[in-house]
Amino acid sequence: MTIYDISEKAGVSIATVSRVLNGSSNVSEKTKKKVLDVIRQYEYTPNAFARGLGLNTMKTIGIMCADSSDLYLAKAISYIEQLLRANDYGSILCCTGYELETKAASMNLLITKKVDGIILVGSNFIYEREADNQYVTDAAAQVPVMLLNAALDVPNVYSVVSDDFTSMYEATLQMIRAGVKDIVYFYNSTSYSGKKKLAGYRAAMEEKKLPGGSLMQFYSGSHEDIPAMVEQLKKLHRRGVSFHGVIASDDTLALAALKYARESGLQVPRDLSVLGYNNSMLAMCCDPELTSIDNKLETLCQHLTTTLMGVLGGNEMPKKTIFSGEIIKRGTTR
Amino acid sequence: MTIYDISEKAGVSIATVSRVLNGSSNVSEKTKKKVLDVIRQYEYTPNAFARGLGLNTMKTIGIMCADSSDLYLAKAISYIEQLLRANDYGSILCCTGYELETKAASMNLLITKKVDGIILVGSNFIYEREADNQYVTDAAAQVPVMLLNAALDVPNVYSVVSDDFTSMYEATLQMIRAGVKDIVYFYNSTSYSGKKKLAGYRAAMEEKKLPGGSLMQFYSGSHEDIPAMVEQLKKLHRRGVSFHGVIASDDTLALAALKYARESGLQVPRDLSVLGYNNSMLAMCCDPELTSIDNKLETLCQHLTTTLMGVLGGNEMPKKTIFSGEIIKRGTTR
DNA sequence: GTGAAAGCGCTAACAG
DNA sequence: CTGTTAGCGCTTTCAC
Repeated sequence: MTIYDISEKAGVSIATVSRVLNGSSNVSEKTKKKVLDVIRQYEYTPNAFARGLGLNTMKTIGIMCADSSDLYLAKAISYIEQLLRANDYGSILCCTGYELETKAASMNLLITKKVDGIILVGSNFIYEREADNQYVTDAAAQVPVMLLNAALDVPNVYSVVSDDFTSMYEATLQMIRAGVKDIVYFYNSTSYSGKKKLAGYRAAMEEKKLPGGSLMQFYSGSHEDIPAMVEQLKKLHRRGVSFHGVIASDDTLALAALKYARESGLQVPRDLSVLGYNNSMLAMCCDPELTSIDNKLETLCQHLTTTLMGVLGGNEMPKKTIFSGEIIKRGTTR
Repeated sequence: MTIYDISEKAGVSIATVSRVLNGSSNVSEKTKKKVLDVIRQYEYTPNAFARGLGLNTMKTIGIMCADSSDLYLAKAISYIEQLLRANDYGSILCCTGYELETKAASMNLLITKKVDGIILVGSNFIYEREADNQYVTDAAAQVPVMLLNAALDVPNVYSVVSDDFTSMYEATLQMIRAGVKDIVYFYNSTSYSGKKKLAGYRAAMEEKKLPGGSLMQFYSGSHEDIPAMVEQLKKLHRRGVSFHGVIASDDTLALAALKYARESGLQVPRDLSVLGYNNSMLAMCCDPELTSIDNKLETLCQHLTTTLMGVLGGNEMPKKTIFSGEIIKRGTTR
């Protein structure tokens, strides 16, 4: 069933059918109804490929994320996909893994598929070295690129971020003020937002003239391997480093700290204070429940989508938007 | 840059360019190289829409899931997307929510977008009432439909499931044999696999002549609201129902049971045995670690993808495949 | 081996 | 208001 069939059965030209299909105004009510009736009768839907060829768009956005099974990224994808669909855009998903090479390859793939825009979900897409971000700049030469939780100042790239520096700074300060000594910073990412968080922690520690050094613990294992995270804290303890607080760069690491405490017979928060990040569902599944930083993911996603729609609509849009986070106090901190 | 430009610069016809692009055999090495050189020089990539129009496919699969931020579904999506991409297929994601109406709408949307196949991730897409599955049957009239963790016996629908009945049956039996009295079944889904699991529990209980009744606890709240789940167990206890075991239909519910135990001063597994389902990352994040049933998600996804590729390749493929689960013993059961 | 030409199904400019 | 027609960029017969 093509537009020709419909036009024939309705006794009009294909142009008219096309007009009613696209809601063009210049069609009389009568012919419109006639055409619509035929369309409904035969359950006709226009061929998306032909349409795409003519309009040079199929109204789809490419969504890239390192790993869609990561709790936080998955949530973001879920929000974004729904928002896009509400705006009549489809989503092509690409789980890229964490290597630069595969990220760049996925990017090219999406451009090949002629998406209207690309959303990079998660801060791990932006690297420290300028050259490593070239793939983003290149892509932005073709289609608008949106960054969630990362920023890059090049043309046609739009960034929506949470103010991770300030959140972490405030949280660290708060823990210091509560009298917690020797606060470990436990992190697993040196991405854009990873660096911001670390910087927030360091700024607070330095402000209070507290030593950093071995208190900054970088975990490089699998994002899901909690026992390995626990082991790293145990090893730290065995090395003679004493600590009474753990500020983690995400909830999973914080959960590991909690588990470390339990296995070591430490009371939380009496002997060990623990702070998470993301305020994910994980924060509620432990006991005591996890104090965590809410970085307003839904708000970020909403803003990101709105901005993208604006850009696609040819409007001038803000290149970078920053939202504040919020510390959600629960049972793992004093 | 179009195929015409390339053909011109290479001094051949567009047909020849098309041939080398599609790896057709009937091209001399010499012209092939000549064309390839020009293509590389200008970084030409064929227009996907035009290609789609000509071939009537853009090599994309629609992936539907109720909620891509669900831990289990997210994992499945991640596996599937990567497997599809390895097979040169792209993925259009659709988070449908849990209502029949929105599921059917998403299905139509995907068909409109002319995907080559549709994968329904999660058992919640198949309903008890025959009529409620009509949307699947309808879709299958257009493109092959793959079911992950659900089954439906209609043409062009292929099912890949874990043997949830047996897994749950064995696990329940095992707990009974361990001497645990009054085992609650804590579940939140009456979907295809939800029913299988429940049936497994009931079969084991009946076999041992144990009462069911109020021990079967259906939780109908949000999938992420652990406090609400805990509250339901507390309420059950307050109602005077005593229980010493909880078999949960997923790890989140099991975690809630664990939390209930802690808040009630119960020792696990001494006073309360807990069994989860899915063997997700959640199983490792608590203390003691959760005994859980591994339903071999990765294997299921692999098989599902292979089957889909086979179907798309025009081969005869098994309509339904069943894999066995495995009980992963950890610290929450004796 | 290679080229010419007929679609694929739709949109949009143009003419009436 | 409606119809005619020229593309959009590619694949694929069918000749040569």
